[in-house]
Amino acid sequence: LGITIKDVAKRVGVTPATVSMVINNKPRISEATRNRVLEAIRELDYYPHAGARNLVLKRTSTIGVAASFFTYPFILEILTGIELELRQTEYNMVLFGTRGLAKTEDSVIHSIARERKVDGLITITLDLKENQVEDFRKNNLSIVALERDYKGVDCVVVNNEKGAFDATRHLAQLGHKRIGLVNGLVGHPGSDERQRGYERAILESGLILDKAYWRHIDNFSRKEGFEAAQDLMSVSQAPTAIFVAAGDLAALGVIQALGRMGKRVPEDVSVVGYDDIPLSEMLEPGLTTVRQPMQQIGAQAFKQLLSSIKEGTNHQPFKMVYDAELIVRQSTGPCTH
Amino acid sequence: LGITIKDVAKRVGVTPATVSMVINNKPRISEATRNRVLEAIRELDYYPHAGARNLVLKRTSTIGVAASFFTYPFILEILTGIELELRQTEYNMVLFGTRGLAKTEDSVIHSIARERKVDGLITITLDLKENQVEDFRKNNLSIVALERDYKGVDCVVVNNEKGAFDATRHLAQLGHKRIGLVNGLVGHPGSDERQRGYERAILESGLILDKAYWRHIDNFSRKEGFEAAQDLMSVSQAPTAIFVAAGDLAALGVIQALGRMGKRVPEDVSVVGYDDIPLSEMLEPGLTTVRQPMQQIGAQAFKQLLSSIKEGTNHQPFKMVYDAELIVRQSTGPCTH
DNA sequence: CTGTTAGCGCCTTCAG
DNA sequence: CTGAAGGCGCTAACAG
Repeated sequence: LGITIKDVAKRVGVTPATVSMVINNKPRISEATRNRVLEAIRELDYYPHAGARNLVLKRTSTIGVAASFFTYPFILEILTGIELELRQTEYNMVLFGTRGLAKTEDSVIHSIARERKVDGLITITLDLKENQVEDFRKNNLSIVALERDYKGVDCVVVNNEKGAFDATRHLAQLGHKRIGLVNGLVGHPGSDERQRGYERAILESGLILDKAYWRHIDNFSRKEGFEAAQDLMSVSQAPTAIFVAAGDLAALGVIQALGRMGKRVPEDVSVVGYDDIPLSEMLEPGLTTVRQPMQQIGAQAFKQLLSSIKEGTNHQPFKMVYDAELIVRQSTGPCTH
Repeated sequence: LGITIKDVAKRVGVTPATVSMVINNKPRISEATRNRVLEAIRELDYYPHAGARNLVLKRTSTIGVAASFFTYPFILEILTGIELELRQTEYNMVLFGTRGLAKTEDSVIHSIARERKVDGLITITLDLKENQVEDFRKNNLSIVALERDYKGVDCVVVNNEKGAFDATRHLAQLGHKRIGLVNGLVGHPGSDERQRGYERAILESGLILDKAYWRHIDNFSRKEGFEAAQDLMSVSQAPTAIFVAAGDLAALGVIQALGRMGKRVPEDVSVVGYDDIPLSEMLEPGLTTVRQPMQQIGAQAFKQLLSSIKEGTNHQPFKMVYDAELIVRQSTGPCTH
């Protein structure tokens, strides 16, 4: 029950080593024995034991993908991109969900590094600590960070500053003067970049920065977006447009809150989202948003990880920056006030 | 670079065997040496090499999850349920996406069975062939099928017949006489069950079955739902209600098509979906739909797989049936015709 | 061209 | 209570 290389060897009358060489296409095997081995393999329906092979080869043919949650569409799209590339190789992927808990994240990352269950790791929107990066380096494990730019770590990121700038300028060009912002928490790398893009666009458009129009949310959820919009629209001189830098799901919440308040999109208030998740084009009105090339990011990350695994972890840190692209749909229109 | 059990042993002045016993909490070790070993482990920050351990223990501590696509929300929710349980254990999970291609599905399943990279497999909405099941059995690998009921295979399913019945009867009770059906392809187990539930409700409500009101789609996608609705509403005596048994995403497509045609939901046409994906309650109007307890299904599947792995594959086939539950929201209303 | 030997890192007898 | 020996299934060197 579970046939091994020995069984094959015995059947053909050679040693396991010979069979091994046939399997791995090593040259110095005569056609004759090669064929006999191949035949025996077929007859016995033999498959090499992946684990045993990995042990001696000192690799696992597995990569890890770590993220806080895998249910957010943005993460899923990246996952899809990874999988598309992965499928071309002999690699498998195992998922590590940290559930947003710092503790589990710490222990998860640490045990990944030490138990050597994977050859490399892709992190998505995860805040690595210095010593965690060090853990990986010590163990010669490759790592690629997505949406985060650590010094000395390979990464694939999006130009968030430009994406946010384009979105905000788009609203300004439509004549909006009071442009609200729903963003992630202050201090988070991606959020801060988007904040800068927003501010630059506001200033370059000759408008004034007003914190009263800014809201910060934690989980990029629809619910938070809903609440932020309610809050935002209750200030005197409410905004006529809202840039929801905290993702399309939150933007959906904003739109729903506006609807609940009797405001129409885009006639009364324009809304721009961020990410361009599949849902966004399904909505009515279609959501104007900043597209991140998520599948490409995932695919690129995997390619980079692979080459890092092959070439070892002592290479120049690799950094790939993708441009975010403004996709104009029906949720934005000229200012009517 | 990569410290092993030997390093620990050497440091303490014992043999690897002793260290191994400490790690695995075997009894016959004196407190004194146990503590010294434990301390050395901490000092050296030693972690057992998962692969090596698995090799000798003849297990992988990994389960596989196979599905055609992981981007469909329904599948994701199940995945979340699995992960919730998995996290309590030492198991990891690796994903196998078959992309809906019969060929890749075949080879993927076969190699999973033979390379023994996993201790067991959960399949989601996958059509296993007789010989594939046999492959697993031969290798003593556990398997749990979700949304499919194979003889001799553990499974977790939903009572689709009842779910579809409830949904259809709900529409009939609202006074609808012409109730359209958008379902999966004929011959697929789940779709056929839903078809039966629909037909039974129609007949028990004193209505008549009319194939002109049925459409069948392949991928449960929004796009297909959109097209099906356009098609369905163009027949003479168009339906006043549509039961979209082919999932909530397709139901969204139906609603959008209706909107494009100037029909209002639920005033002109009522719509019921299937699954209750997270999106469904976010929509306006909220989607009336048949909820499948997806996370529970996933969690239950994992528990069952675990016990099957422990107890061996020679047990009475386990079968768990969950009830689907009708969730009434705002997309259904009384017939006004 | 093929067999022999050794070892990947760990665990489980079996002695002592 | 602990050390020694053997082996999980495979591959890489070195002989022959």
